Amino acid sequence: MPELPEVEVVKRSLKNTLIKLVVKDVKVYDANLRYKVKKELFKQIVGLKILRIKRRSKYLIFLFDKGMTMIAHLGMTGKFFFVNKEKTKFKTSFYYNLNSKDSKHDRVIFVFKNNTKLIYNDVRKFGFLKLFKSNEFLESPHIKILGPEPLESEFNFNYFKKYLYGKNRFIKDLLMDQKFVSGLGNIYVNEILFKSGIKPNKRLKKLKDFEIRKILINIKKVLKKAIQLGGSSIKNFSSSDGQSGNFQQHFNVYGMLGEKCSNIDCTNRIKKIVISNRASFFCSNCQK
DNA sequence: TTCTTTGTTCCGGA
DNA sequence: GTCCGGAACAAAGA
Repeated sequence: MPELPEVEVVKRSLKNTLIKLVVKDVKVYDANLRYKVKKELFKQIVGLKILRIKRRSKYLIFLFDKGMTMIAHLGMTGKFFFVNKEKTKFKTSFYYNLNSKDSKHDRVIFVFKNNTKLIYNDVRKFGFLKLFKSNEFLESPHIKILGPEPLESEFNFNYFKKYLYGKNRFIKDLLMDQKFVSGLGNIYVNEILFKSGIKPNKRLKKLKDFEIRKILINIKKVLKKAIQLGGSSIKNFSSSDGQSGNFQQHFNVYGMLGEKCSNIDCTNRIKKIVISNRASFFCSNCQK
């Protein structure tokens, strides 16, 4: 599932290919994404040039001429494909093998003046594309409520400590709360807590300062590593049919119910509990 | 048919 | 009012 690192990787990959391209047409094959994709509205970007592509949390932000802005959220299964002049399809995220079945889920296609294309493909349609004028996107609830970026320096011990005051939630809930820190999802939070040796259902009031520091360090470490890995996997991923460059994702705990704990000196097996309706995997021996 | 998946939002209880 | 967490929702595949 696309969390911050995946979206960052997609952004880097799109940036190089899309900057300066001028939109010739927007084809809406299925308007029923999370929010309705209104064809008339999207016609407004025809003739506009893509100036910049940014990321905020798990959102991709496309900045066009004349202040038009498009926010994209990939939901669970959203992905972008770029089709170049040679009609080779490039995948911009490494989650799924690209095969002929994929085009069934092409929802919106942006055609550019030089006849290259950007395809938004989404199997489960939980993602969305939204258009804004000028800087209105900053005021949209999606962006406005977001807490600091986890890799920025403002997300630090003092911020963390201050935020905890008067709260006693589970640590896992806090880390997934986008108002506290933006961009973390279920998978990475599971991994971060495993690396930090803290159980997901630990109460905030029981967190020691050294544990907060450990969590902070591991958030930054895990995200950076994931971005690096994603980056390197994208480089290999240039085939048009997904035959090469398959990147096998490796998790220490996520989805590892019943497997042996990956810490060498531990013989425990990974458990699964549900917190706030989310699957939480952990080792009861290594995480306290 | 039912269960699972996720991010987000809503709502009721404390 | 605030905090907390369960439930609902979106869609589709197994």
